[in-house]
Amino acid sequence: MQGQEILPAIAAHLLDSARANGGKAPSERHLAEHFSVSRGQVREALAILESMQVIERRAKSGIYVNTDNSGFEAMAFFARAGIPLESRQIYEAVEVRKIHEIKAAELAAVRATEEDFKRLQDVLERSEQRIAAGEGIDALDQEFHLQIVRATQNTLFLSICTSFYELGRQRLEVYFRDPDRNRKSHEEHKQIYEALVKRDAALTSALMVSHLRGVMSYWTELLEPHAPGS
Amino acid sequence: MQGQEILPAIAAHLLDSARANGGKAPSERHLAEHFSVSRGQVREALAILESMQVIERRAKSGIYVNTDNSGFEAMAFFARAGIPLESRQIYEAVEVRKIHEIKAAELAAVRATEEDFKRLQDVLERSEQRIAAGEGIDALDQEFHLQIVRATQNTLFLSICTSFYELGRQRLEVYFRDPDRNRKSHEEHKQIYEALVKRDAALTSALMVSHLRGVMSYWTELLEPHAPGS
DNA sequence: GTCCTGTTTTTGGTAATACCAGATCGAGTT
DNA sequence: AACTCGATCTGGTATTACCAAAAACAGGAC
Repeated sequence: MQGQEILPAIAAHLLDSARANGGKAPSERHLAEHFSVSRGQVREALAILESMQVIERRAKSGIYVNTDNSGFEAMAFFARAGIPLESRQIYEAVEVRKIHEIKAAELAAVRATEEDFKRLQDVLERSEQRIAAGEGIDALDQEFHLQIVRATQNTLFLSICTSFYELGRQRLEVYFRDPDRNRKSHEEHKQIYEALVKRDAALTSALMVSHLRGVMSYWTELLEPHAPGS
Repeated sequence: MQGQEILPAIAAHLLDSARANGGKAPSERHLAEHFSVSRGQVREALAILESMQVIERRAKSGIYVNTDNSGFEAMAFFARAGIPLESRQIYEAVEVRKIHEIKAAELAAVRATEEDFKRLQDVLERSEQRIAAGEGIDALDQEFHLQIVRATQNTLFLSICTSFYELGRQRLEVYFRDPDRNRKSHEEHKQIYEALVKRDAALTSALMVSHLRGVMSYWTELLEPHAPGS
């Protein structure tokens, strides 16, 4: 029926079961019956989850779920699968993302190609159209930031940052229901773009810092504080 | 015989085969026979590799290897498995690692706890002993940097950085065969530690920058240039 | 009741086999 | 050279079976 679609379902089920059962998950055979798939399918899913350190399979004993799971691979997977993260994890992710974006802006100012500028300009134009039509720019906001990272010409950097973007899909949609936020965000994007074109790394970086301050506070305000520092 | 140990072997085999065969890998049945394991075992390994985007499994067609593989998960896995990376990947990884380390030093200066200081001091003491004994501090060098990241109190940050450290295991051992490098590195570590204790974020960060400049140039000098910028 | 002991059940690890249906490829035809 | 059609290959899935160690249980000794 569905291909790898059982993975998220199994992952969610494991987390729930483990929470209610002290870290211990149902056996492979139970999972297979529960989801009406073969044991082989379950084992494939478990192998992936184990490779992400979400679970630990102890031979002849059982499946144990890593409750204090803060690995990057796991976080990226949860984000993709729509599995909710703990507030501490979100807080940490926001902090790391911020670090990346600021440095990316700085590097992009030096390395961006003409194609990169074109892509960014395209995003800005489409944003303008959506705002004029009274729609939210949530997807375009992400794309703008993504294209900046891409402009660093570092594909590994891009890969890492992409994982972080999936984290905020749902909430971003809510955030950009507010027309004022759309306009403000778009204006700041335009400023960043102009600094980028001028290849002023320091200015681009500074603008990104203040831009993120606004966006990120929306996230962290929803959470209990977790960072010891400022 | 071996548990998940076939994964690295299969991964390496797939890469070799694909290189010699234009991206196409052997079939599951062939792989199973080649490694003398069941098809189920092969499929578990393939599921993991697919989740890392190292390969793509096309139903009823075959297994295709992502040659231009620059995903973070894949890179981390290759590093762990001892599979050599392309120079471009190493270059990118070094750059990203540098970004992380510098920011980590800055954050650690603000957030480090007494336990963090203790751990760092312990690493420094053990380094001193090894140097006095005329041994290389390769493992301790990594541990020092890792403990700084840990001192940011951001476990996600730590998770990401840990993946990068695995990247340099082998070469680091060679690097620290030179007694002068050992001494120089250790001296710089001590300075960083002192700045950290003073909670001087700017100084710590600056010291880390110059410390990394030396270490990192060793890496990048071995590679063809790949970064468009400085 | 508590502790020890031996048996039964459960569990992950592994293998072997079979079937499906689309893709892939090649021989034969036009 | 282009097309057609059937044999083959391939990944996807399910079923069954066996192993050995861990875990759970039952029963007896103190």
